[in-house]
Amino acid sequence: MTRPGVSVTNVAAYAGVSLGTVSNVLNRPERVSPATRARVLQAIEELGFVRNEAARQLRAGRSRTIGLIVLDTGNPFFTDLAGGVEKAASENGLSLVLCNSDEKSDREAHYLSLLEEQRAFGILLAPGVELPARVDEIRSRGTPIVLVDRGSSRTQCSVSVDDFVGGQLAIDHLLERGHRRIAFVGGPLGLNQVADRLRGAREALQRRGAGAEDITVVETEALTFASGRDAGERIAGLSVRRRPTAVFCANDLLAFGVLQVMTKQNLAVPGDVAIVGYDDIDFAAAAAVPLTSVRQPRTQLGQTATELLIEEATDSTTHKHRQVVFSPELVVRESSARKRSR
Amino acid sequence: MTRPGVSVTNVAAYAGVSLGTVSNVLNRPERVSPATRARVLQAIEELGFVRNEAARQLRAGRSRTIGLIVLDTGNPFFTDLAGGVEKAASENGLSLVLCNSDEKSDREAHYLSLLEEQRAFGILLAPGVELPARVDEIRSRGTPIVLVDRGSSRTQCSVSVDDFVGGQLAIDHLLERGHRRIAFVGGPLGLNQVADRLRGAREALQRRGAGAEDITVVETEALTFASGRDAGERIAGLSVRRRPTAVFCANDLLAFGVLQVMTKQNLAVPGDVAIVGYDDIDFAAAAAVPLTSVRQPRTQLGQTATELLIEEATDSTTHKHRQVVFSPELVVRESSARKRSR
DNA sequence: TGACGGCAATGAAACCTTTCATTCCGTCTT
DNA sequence: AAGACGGAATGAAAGGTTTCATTGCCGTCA
Repeated sequence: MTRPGVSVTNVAAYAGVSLGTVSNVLNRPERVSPATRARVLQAIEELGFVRNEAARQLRAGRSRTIGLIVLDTGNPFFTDLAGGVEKAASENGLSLVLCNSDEKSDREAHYLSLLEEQRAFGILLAPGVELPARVDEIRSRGTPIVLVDRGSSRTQCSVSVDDFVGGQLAIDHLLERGHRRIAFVGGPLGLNQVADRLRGAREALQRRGAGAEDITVVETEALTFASGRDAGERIAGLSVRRRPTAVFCANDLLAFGVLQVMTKQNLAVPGDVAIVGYDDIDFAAAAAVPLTSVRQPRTQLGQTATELLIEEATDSTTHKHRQVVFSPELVVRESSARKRSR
Repeated sequence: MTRPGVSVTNVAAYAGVSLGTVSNVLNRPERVSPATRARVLQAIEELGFVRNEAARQLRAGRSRTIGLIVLDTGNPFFTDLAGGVEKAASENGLSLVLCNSDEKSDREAHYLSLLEEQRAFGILLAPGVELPARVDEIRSRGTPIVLVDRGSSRTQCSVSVDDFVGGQLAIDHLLERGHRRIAFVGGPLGLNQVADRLRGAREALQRRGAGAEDITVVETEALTFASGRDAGERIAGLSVRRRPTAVFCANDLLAFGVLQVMTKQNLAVPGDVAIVGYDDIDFAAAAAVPLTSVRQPRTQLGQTATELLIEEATDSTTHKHRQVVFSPELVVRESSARKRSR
């Protein structure tokens, strides 16, 4: 058990070969005669040699790790997305580092720097409220970046789901079920995903024309369970006249929060308040009242993003930036069951 | 934007100073005169210099990154635990790499190698079924390892929650509520956490003495939502005579799966079948039927583990291995509400 | 027997940063 | 005015791996 780093040099000396040969055993074993190879392997074993990745990387100029920066590791949407990334990455011999920006731009910036300094193979970024200008700088210095869960202009690759359509789907559904006083729960509104879903919602309302009030927006601090409860409190606190008959939440975690408060306050879902969520995470079907939700192809999102990233990293010269947009899909469950007419 | 790595050497040349000075600006700015410092900083800015972490690491012999290997990134228990780790880590200027072993020992081994090759600052390991022998080797070569969510002998640090007690809590509660035919859902049984919870459950039953049948064990492939559904199907398929009146699940995800199937099959929870989960993840309170669960101090688990790891990494000579064991706590909700006597 | 080809093995150079002993230079002391 | 002092800057060395041009060797062929 040798403590201070056993290096190729030590292995070489121990096996009685040159260090170049050791390297060959490690990287192109077929070029080394079986006898020598065996000797070297045994030396490696006996000395407990462990490759130094830092040195390899230094030499190679690039690491074999993809960085994925997400808004919230606690949100199943992102862990499922990460699953897709990991799958595609490991198929290509790459590893994944998962970074949690917690919707905070300073943390996002921190991780961007960290990943660039580590010469990451590439970065997958689910940006927060603002897309940092540094993204372009970083890319121009040679670290490819693909945006996930957010569309972009032609100047970069991105993979997203059409949030505008998603918002429309949700509201069309609620209108069709007879709701006229609808609230939107989500935030921060600066977040593209949130803003687009709200735009889609408004569009659907307007297209419908008269009969429906403008949507009431309940802005939240984040897209979390806790924020959902806060929003739920606010909604439950309204007088019956002003209380919406349906709530469209910008994601499922919020919806769960709202749902929990409604139940606690003895408001029936969907009887008193219908709820539609967004993402259709696995738990949606298992919620107190199974949740109607707008489904996004999470795993595929991650996989596609990774493929684009690899493409960009591999042939940076011929590579053409692409913007992939998936379509969301409405999954109807009990939380928005038809209103009894009264 | 300079493509091929701008190095300290380039910065030094551009600023008209020696490379040692650039390094000083970067690491001990107070030792450099303000004028020179400004000049160097400007050079860095203009050239778009980015530190090469690999080279720093190579020099330092150690990285500033902690690796956390968990069984399932999709399980909120582990993401909450990761949150605690990240908090403690960032307070100490360390970063976190989150690795998902997916309960597979080959993936676990892969990440162990990867982290050792990267000369990680330390490794936090939530081991799968078997604790790999390599753990000791890796530690002896200088990479500290702390076990999380699993106790250990005196030869290493570990942070865990008393699963035996947790199992007892759950079963005592169900017995007290009048249940006599109880099933245990969990697996793989080789997993320490699962085995200990089951042992605790059995112990509680035996202590109770006559009147209660032995527990029925429904083994699952993993501690996931999907596995829970499988188990639920099996339980729902039993004849009324043989069907348990209560199910104790080795974690909340399983419980959700079971719950979903029960509901779908028109079995009332807790009327026909009571359910107790484990972990008390946030969703537990929001489930179809709010879930009774055994709470674990997840965040604190992560924080404490990180502190032990840092301690071990910092003074490896005087460091004494410690085994921290937290106590679980039962949180009673509707899913185990009192049985109506009939 | 001499030349050649091919396989194996070699080892210097490069990757980039940090450290630290050393040099330089201007100022203060006596 | 000479010497001592201290702050600032220097640059060589080290850290471990990979690459690749080169050397060494042996067998084969003419």
